[in-house]
Amino acid sequence: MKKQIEQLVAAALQRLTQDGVIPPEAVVAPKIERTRDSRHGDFATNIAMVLAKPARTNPRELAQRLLDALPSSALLESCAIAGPGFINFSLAASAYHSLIPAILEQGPSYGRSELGRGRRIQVEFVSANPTGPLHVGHGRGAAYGSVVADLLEAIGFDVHREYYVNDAGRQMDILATSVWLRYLELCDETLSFPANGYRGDYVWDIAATLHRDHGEAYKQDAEAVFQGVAADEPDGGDKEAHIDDLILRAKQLLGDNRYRFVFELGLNTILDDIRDDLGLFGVTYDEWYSERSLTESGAVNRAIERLRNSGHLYEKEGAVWFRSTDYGDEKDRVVIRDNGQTTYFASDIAYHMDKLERGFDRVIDVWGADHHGYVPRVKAALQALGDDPSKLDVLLVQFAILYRGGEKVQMSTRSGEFVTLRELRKEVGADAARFFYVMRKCEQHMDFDLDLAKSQSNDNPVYYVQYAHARICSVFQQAAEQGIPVASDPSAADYGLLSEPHEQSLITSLAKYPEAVEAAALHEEPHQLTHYLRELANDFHTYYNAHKFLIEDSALRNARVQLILATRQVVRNGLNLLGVSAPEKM
RNA sequence: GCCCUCGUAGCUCAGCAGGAUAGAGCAAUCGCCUCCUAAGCGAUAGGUCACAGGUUCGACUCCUGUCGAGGGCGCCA
Repeated sequence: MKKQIEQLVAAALQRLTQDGVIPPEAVVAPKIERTRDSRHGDFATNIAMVLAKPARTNPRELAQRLLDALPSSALLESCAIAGPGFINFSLAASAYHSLIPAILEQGPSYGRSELGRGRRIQVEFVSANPTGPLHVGHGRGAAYGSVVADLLEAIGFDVHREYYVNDAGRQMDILATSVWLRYLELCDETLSFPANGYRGDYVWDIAATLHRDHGEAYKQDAEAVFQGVAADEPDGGDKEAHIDDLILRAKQLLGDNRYRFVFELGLNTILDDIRDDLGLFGVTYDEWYSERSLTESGAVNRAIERLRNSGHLYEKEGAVWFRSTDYGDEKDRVVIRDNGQTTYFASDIAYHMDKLERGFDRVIDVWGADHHGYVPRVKAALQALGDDPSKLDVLLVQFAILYRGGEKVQMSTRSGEFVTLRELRKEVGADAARFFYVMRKCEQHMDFDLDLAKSQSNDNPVYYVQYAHARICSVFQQAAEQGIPVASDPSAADYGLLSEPHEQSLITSLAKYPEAVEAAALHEEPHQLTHYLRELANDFHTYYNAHKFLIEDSALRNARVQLILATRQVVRNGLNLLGVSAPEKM
């Protein structure tokens, strides 16, 4: 509908340009907006105020000339000039009436569009290190990323969902060593667990698997393991040096193959857990992209060579640095350490280079807000590689703070005392968790009220929307039980009978759905969809309370029944995009 | 110290990316079930949009500064 009005106004603008009223260079695409107040009609444009100055006239006069030049259309009931120079459009009733059968005919595809057709977007999200189970912080990124991906797909983009697996690097070595030390303890060795090791119960579980399946094949004397290792923090030493030495000892004592085995066991166990966890949360990927594969395929070296050949690298203090300050970063960054190992950043350069080489038109990274300092250096790298950094959009997701009983839930990764996504799912359910996560703008710090998410009451916005769906289903249940005939042909009903204000505002809300989906997708703002759904549900609940649908008058009944069927379809489509179920009964 | 995000009703948040009289939900008060699910609906009350400047026909929205909250500033990942 909006599109059609845009075309009408554009045609009027073209005529005025030809007539010399508006200088051609001043013409911009007219912006048509929904009015906030229904007294201003359905749509409005501020184009006359925007163009008044270049046209050397006043806004209201220009608005009048635009109206005179506007092609006639069956869509419009009336047009009027208002306020400082707005042009308000009121739609003809028939424009809305044809919407109901259109929605029912399109079904699940109502609201989808072809806007992004032919363009490929990659969305990378979560990508948590596989060193432990996902916690509630990752949950927000998971819900947000998956809904953004679904939204972009809904408006026609070819979307590729990806999880970057950090299966290389020091953190993974710390995990492997932690598992091995716990395993030694299961072999009745006595040792003091490193301050910087991973302490969660899941580490014990992996160690127990190793012990159960392989007995003492990986056992070493604990005293020998700790021989010559730098002191740990509690003993007045450096915890980093301590754990690094332990990793070294693990590699020496176990040898390459056995160390590798422990490493892989830890990695695969946790990755399986993450995959399973996300799956139950309604999050799936097209690809799990291994960091290690970047080294193995030579992509890391290739990226470094490209930077070196284009003169963006230099050596200092035994390390190789990337001059990211040339592209606005605060300081230069190391890509190869003095020990010859490439840094995580080097992998990330290669990964983003690879993303663009794979031919995506746009690449979206969803990161935790704590990584925001990382954005300039990645963009700098793309620019230095001669790629277009504007193809990369980094969306930062703020942390969620959990509240239970009005109290902040304390979390600490170190001690292993954090709330996992799995626990959250079990406590509040996947539907409520997803809805709550995307209810807020992603850059907004979020207070996640566990009690509210759990509560089966009118306070809970998830149930509010789902209840609208269940209520409609219930009406049809009633109709069947009472033997009330329900017409099955949407095009046969007389929608002119839907003259109640409640009906008109409900139909208007249904018409807004495609606009809500498009806006939410283009701005990567799922919360726009949750707000829309809440409003739609409100319109329905109000209507439900004011009027009965299963009435004697069969003509009016049929029209109303089609209207709430269309409403059910839109609620279902919207919830589906959010990855939230649409229950038939509650 | 430098950088990023945020600051709107008692609380949690929107505000259609510069537009018309700043809106919801919760909490508060008052109403509505012999009637398709009351997990619902209606009404009342609640605001110096943190503060101060600036940009223009117009600013909650853009710019600068101040104050406040959170986060980031490793040859960690």
